[in-house]
Amino acid sequence: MDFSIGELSKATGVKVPTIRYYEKEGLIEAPIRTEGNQRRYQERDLDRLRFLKHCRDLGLPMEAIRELIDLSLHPDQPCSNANRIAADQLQAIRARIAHLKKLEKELARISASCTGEHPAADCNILKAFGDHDLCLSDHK
Amino acid sequence: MDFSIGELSKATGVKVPTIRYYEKEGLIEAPIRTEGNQRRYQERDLDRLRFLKHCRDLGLPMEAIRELIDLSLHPDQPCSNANRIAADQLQAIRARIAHLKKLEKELARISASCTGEHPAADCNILKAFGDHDLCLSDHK
DNA sequence: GTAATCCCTATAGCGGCTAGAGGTTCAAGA
DNA sequence: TCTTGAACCTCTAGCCGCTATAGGGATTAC
Ligand SMILES: [Zn+2]
Ligand SMILES: [Zn+2]
Ligand SMILES: [Zn+2]
Ligand SMILES: [Zn+2]
Repeated sequence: MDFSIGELSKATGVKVPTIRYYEKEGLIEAPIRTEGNQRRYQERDLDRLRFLKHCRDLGLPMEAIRELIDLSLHPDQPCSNANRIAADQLQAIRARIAHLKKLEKELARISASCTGEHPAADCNILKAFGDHDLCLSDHK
Repeated sequence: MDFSIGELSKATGVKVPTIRYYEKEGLIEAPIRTEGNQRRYQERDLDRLRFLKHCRDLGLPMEAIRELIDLSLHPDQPCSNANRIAADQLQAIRARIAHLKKLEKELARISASCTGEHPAADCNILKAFGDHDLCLSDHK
């Protein structure tokens, strides 16, 4: 019927201290308590936490998740905010990929420039790490 | 001849508080001071900070940079550590790219699933954010 | 001499948790 | 019914790599 925090944790994959942290941050509602002050959750808390977890797994920042939760609590409002949040997140992810690809190129070059078998004084890797002029791109 | 911390900052693109933070962390050496207790840097500090900055721009964690600095201070040691650090970082970057690409796919799908022009109750984006079963991959 | 601009230390905060200390409650087995 | 031991509670501090104050002192250009 109702879950302890540990059961909720197992059901969602969210760690117990993290669940308490989300409660403190107002991202999930404070559940009812037993006489001994332990939390007891209902089905809807499970739904909410799964939603939250999935959003986190998609890389959304807490602030965006907060807005999405607000929106789902007001189902008659237009969904334009959800649309914007998804688009923003997609753009942010693409920007990060682009950046990391630049790093990948440079690091592949640097890593291949030495086999790791001579004194540090002559090491091309150390030289490459120290001198951005040897790089092919700006990588930020 | 010697630089103030602000001049060092301008020359390297590292912000003034960040330079002080690096000093506190032992990543750069504490420079000499004026009679009025202000830091004055030399050419070699500039080199060191540039090295550090470039490593950070390549995404290396501080711990790895610490090892690289140690290594460059012992130029007769073998460079195998530098080699390992570069390879590890390359691998880490590739893993992050792979992960982000999964997110990109899911978010592109989610973002395209709604134009943002109806009530939240019917919004496919909100549904997709709430239900991982609709996803195409595991994205962790 | 004075004003503008730098510089100093120290502390707290960011995001998003995670770990620990020190104590209480619950549930299953004897 | 009692006992154990796992799970729970609150509170605080720590993680990374900075960044942003606050409240002062030093330097420099005019
Ligand atoms: Zn080498
Ligand atoms: Zn570079
Ligand atoms: Zn919609
Ligand atoms: Zn998913």
